Amino acid sequence: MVKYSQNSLDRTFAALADPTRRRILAHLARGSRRVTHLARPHDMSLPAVSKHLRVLEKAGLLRRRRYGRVHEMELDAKPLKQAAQWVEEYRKFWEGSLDRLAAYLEKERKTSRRKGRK
Amino acid sequence: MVKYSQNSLDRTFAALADPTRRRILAHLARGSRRVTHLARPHDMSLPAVSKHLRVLEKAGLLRRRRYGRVHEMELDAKPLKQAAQWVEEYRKFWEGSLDRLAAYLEKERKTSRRKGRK
DNA sequence: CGAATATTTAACCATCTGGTTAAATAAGTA
DNA sequence: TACTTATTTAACCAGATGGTTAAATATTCG
Repeated sequence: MVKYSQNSLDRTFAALADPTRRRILAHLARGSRRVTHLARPHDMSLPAVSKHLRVLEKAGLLRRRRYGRVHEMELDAKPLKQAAQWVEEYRKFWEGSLDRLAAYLEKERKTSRRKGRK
Repeated sequence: MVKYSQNSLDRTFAALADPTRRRILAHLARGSRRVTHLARPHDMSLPAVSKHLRVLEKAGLLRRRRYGRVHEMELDAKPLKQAAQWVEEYRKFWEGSLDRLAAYLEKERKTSRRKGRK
């Protein structure tokens, strides 16, 4: 089962799928930077947070610099741009303009086939 | 290790993290609907596609209706709205206005501490 | 130097994921 | 009824994920 998650969009969305990581990003956006600070509000061990940080780093969502023993994280939201663009392609669908078309097709299908169940 | 992925945002992002599923959504947006049709372009077994469809369904990204033996899928992009909103919160960061602040803080830190290594 | 602090690495574990093949279920068709 | 078509379910598997604790690695401080 080879699976590298080559695609950067894969990694971005996967990184965002975890609530802890989304919270970490939110903290980063507000300026929190050191691992210990980022870890504090999360009810889990430091190594667990460290792993999350690596996932975010690999996804390109944060950059890390070492200053002595302290690692300082910096949010890098650039990968989110691509994600936003991908999602935006579906805007017209959730905005409802196509719901009407869907409803129409739906009705059409029902009347032409007469076989629906439950 | 309990982990239900309760949060709908979790499920949405997780669903989007797989390229096969993103491709399925793209096909759905263009009107393809039956399982067999959706499966055709993907180099994998029908059960595999069936599983992907279930993931999308659980994430609320598609609705399914049965007409006889045929299952017809319909894109439902509504969950993407929430995802888009989440991502948009970070727009100002990738737009660069905060890159300058980050650069400033960065420089400041360097000059005050004088300890950076590689 | 020795102790304390910041963080990662290692080893381990349970569950999830994404695929497979084989069989089951359901419905249309000859 | 028997065959074919559409799709799911079941059982299985390898590798990824998200957590743990214990130990290692750096760095700072007294």
